[in-house]
Amino acid sequence: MSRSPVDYLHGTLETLILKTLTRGPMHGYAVARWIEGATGETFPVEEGSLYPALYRMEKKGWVEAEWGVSELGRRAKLYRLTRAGRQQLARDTEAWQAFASAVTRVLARV
Amino acid sequence: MSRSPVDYLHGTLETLILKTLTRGPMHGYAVARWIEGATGETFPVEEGSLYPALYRMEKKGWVEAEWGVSELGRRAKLYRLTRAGRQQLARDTEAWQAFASAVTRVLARV
DNA sequence: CGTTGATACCTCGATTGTCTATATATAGAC
DNA sequence: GTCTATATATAGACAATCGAGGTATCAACG
Repeated sequence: MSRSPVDYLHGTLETLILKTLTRGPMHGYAVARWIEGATGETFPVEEGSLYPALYRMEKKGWVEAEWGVSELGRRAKLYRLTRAGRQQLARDTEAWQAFASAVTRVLARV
Repeated sequence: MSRSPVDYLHGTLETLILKTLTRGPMHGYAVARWIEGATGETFPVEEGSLYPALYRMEKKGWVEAEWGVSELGRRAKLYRLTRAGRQQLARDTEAWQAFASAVTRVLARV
């Protein structure tokens, strides 16, 4: 669906969230910490970006939320990947690879 | 200088422009067409993004502009990379590699 | 016992870059 | 004469991020 750079670019956080949730249902805070860890702190996830992103994704039907309990026994909203979300992840991943490799190729050019 | 995702993301066009100008002085229109060609049309460069980007970069001292003539004999504003622009490109390239490889690595994870 | 820090969610306003659309102007092709 | 490509410029709308603030719970520390 995405055609312009801004779509790849601005969508990166959403794509990483989708990817994170393939590991199983998770609450927002855990998703953020996991992304940061997995990218070696290269991709900090601010809460002011995280929660709006999760709402957008819920509205688009990519994730479903349910109140539950975190690993530490706290009240937490658990997000689960939907079928549509899984399909979106496949499309996003392909689009990202094309975009990133194109940019990388140009920058690597001598 | 860039620390947050939005800096890598929004800076991509500027980085590609810097890279393009290492090939020698060029006018904006040619820069746009070159980026599109070099990325295999993966990265379309709209004029509404291009010219504002060039002005930002001129203001930041990364490029210098001078009115001249295009290859086709038309009036054109020729942009030239400055020393600061070259240094910025080096930083940007490094930052991009770190960012892109981190995202790619996470998405490739099984 | 009070405070700090981590966990966990939420939201507002400002910022910023891109996009679409529009405008101008020239030159060559048909 | 009109269309297409070249070439620059700008205005307004849009969208995602960021920074900063707020709420609440709980464990650890002194």
